[in-house]
Amino acid sequence: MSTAADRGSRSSSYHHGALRESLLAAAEKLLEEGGIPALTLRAVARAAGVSHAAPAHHFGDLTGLLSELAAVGFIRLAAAFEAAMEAAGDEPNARLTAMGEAYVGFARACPSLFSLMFRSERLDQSRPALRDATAAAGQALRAAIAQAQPSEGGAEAVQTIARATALWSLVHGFSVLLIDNRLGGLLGALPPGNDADTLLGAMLDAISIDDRGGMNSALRAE
Amino acid sequence: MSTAADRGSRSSSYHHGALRESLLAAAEKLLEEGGIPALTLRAVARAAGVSHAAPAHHFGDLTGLLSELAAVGFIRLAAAFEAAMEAAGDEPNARLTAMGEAYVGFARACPSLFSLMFRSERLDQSRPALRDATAAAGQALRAAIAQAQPSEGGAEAVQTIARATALWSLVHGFSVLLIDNRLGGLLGALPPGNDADTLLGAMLDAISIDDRGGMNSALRAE
DNA sequence: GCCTTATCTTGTCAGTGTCAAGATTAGCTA
DNA sequence: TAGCTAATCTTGACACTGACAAGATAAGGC
Repeated sequence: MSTAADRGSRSSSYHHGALRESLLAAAEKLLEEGGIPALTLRAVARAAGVSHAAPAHHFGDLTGLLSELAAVGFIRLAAAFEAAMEAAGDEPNARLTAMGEAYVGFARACPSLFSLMFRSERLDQSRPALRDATAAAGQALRAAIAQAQPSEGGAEAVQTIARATALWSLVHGFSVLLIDNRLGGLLGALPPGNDADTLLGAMLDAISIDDRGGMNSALRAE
Repeated sequence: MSTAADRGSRSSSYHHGALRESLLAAAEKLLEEGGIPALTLRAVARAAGVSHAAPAHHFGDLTGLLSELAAVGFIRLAAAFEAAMEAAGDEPNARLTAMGEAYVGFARACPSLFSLMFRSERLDQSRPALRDATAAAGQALRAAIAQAQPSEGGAEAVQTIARATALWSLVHGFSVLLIDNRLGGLLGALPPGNDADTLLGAMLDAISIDDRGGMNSALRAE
């Protein structure tokens, strides 16, 4: 089971040995440097030092490559969730805040990858790797949300589901708008010393549940 | 100033007369039918019945064409805001709800156009038409939000801006996730008879301001 | 030591964006 | 009305891309 990966980078020239991983790594680098438009099969092949048709053997087509890369992103997002949960302790609101910050933090750390993960016209959702990774991230997300609000045993109430949807929509929308530079006006209107983190913190506080079972007041107008 | 537009569709064959508008209309039709990947300069030219290089004269390049189409989308979104404000009356929360429903309604009515409007790697934000249209829609959005919460004269407080950001993030994230079919799990968990509108209504209720100046309880867990 | 199979290359084709050059015509000026 | 200028549209070309077919190479099992 020894691949060419441990034989160094300059071994027998024909068979690469770990081309699939090299292609994904090259694709991610290109994605970081040039965004989604930089992701072409031929550019990835060039970056990995193989012929232009090599990627097709591992991923079928460009959609396949992008889907596998998006799957890597979802796996990392799920891992970020779990790490945040680990660090947040048991307090429900702390967990909720940690989840939101992990979501937005991931989007800010890898904006192009995050964008790719939701560019569904470029992805094949039926691809097993992507389907599994998406499900894993969704599961981690829902678990974090469920642990931060009381469960009701039977069929979930509308409010419970609405709360989960609101939290996900909030952090997702904020991430998208933020990395797309569409919050410039609002951020510029903030008092000095405040930034996107201030905004996120205030929003997450507002949607959290306080001691009396109601919502916090950070967003209350008074 | 008489163009060929009023001379019928089959006039002198060389000069079209209203090609720019025809190209945009053809592009929108292609977008509706085949999504963003269907938007190629040559396909648009074919649909409009002109040579493959004709669009470049009016839009420069593909990015220019997509940007102009996105600008049309933002203008329509701004118009939808204003129509919703008109119909909502003077009650702040009604206006806020109307704005949110207009936003999500637009995304559901023209999902591909809505997606294009936020695919910034395909757009040229510095193009005047797009810049102006984006600013107009943003202005309408902020106006709707501002009218639904007390103003404080001087520098806006963090909470005020956070509230605006939260509302925009909420409706934008919900729109994106909804038209991307990523809310299937949550929608499927709803009790029978409820759908995406139920969810949106509950979320907008929760973020609205009640009579006592606090937030409503639709999302409160109890 | 051979054979099957996976892996990778080479060659090719249609489709696309973009540019340059030319053809056609509208609108202005005299 | 005739001519000129500029806008509009076409034709042709080139490089790049995704995809496919066919062949070369080597790995691993028998």
